[in-house]
Amino acid sequence: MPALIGAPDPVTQTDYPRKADPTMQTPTADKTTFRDVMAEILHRITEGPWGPGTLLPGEVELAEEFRCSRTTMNRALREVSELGFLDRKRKAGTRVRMAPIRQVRFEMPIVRAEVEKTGALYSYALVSREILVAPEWLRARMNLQPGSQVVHLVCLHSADGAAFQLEDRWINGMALPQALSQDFTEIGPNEWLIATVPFSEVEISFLASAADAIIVTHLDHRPGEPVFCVERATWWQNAAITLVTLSHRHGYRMTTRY
Amino acid sequence: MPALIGAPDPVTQTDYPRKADPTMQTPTADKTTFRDVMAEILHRITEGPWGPGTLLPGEVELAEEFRCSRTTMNRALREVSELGFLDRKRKAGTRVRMAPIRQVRFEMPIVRAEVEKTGALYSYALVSREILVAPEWLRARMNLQPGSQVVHLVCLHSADGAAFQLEDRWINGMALPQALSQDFTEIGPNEWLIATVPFSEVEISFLASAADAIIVTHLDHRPGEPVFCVERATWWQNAAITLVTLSHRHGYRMTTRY
DNA sequence: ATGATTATTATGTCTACACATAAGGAGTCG
DNA sequence: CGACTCCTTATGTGTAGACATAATAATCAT
Repeated sequence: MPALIGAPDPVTQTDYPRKADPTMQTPTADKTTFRDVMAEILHRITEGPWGPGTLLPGEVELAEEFRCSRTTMNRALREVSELGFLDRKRKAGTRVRMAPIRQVRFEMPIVRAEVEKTGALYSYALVSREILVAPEWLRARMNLQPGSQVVHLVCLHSADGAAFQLEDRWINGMALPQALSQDFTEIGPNEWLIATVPFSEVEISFLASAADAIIVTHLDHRPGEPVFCVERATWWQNAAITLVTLSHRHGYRMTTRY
Repeated sequence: MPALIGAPDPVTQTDYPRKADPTMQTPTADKTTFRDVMAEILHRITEGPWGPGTLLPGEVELAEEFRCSRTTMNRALREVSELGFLDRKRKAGTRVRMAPIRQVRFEMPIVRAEVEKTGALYSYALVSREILVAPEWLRARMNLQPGSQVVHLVCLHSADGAAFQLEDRWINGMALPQALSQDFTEIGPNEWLIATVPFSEVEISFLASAADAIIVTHLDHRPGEPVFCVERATWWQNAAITLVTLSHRHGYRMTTRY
């Protein structure tokens, strides 16, 4: 077994190496909980001997070294792997990824929550509502039958009275007949949909687009100015439910840290 | 609880609403693997009796119903919870989230891999390289000492000869002295950094910005046109490593589906 | 009534063991 | 030499049982 930095000799261990108190880091290798094990593994990857490409010892061996069960070690390795640092294959073993960050996770905030988190007062307004036969591009995008009725809504979400996000939404009237008779003056379509219909599949895109007339009008942009947009389409049992484009106010950025 | 459209009246449910399995033999609940259990739980949430806000039975009870161990049920519930559908608290129990989708996961693609995935030929070019004292805004952004030397690079990533992504990168020369003497003509700074230095913390932002002179020159944009940008800052042991802005070609969108 | 203490309970996690499964590698055969 | 089999091995996952912990609910004291 190779010498391992950061893992002092476990000989001094008691039978049940519990983490004693929050303030002290144990001088011995008490890595009992899978969280502790995870931390140590991450440590070894980011600052220790396990550089990119390293093949780790097997679960049993690691479990012995950390004095935990293989189950616990498995859990720890699995979670670190889900964080994107490790690559695991049966037989082949566990290997440190060459490019550690593969996936980014972030919260898809509900507008209301996002606004209120900043301490601002959230307000909602329906800009326009119309029922019409789905135009060609929409039929293609949502895979609708010819002649399908759809609801087209434009809504404005504001923070302390200042425009924050413009919502341009299409709802499939064939899949959700109730939407045709719903006026969205009080409750926003997002919250209504969440409470009304489940979904099984979602596609989300982020993109930059140029401010068009309606965005200029409502979001205080100049024509052609860049707008950060989120486009989201949802399905339920292979039937399209809704397609929405959320255009954000100038300067908005979506950030995540980890 | 509000009436839920698309959620059939639970009264009509049998005791064990199994989804009919092609090879199904037992009429009772054989959900042995945690994946099967997950699938059934998701099914009940999205299309079954467990609408938003529902309080689920306890783990033991569910384990009995599904005829699996509590360990397996726990795993299934935990994973569904991690998908963002359930909210779990000790003593309080497991509850279906009101707003099911809270988190979005994205693959953060390495440029080379992203380009090559489309079948195009990837190529890299160094546009400019300079070593200078960090300007004020950068010092503030990366929390650098006054007078810190930094490397400023501009690189172009292309697909089949057409500009795909422009990389504008700053590297902290104090934390990475090797960067000062590295010429990045052959190997891109991203791949070099990945192979050279680990990191402990990352901040990623997505935003839309207007094409400036350098983007116009290299990315075939018109001045002021919207550009989709990813900004990423990384630290290692509280020292800033690098700050990079990746500007994408016109029409680029970052998409995920699940 | 109200604040503090204790009991209860559902989830969180550890252990030890067993079997399943995928995939690398050795050996075999044409 | 190449294609095929079979064996080995590391991870994947299931079970039962135990204790830990957080948070609610009930009880008690003021």
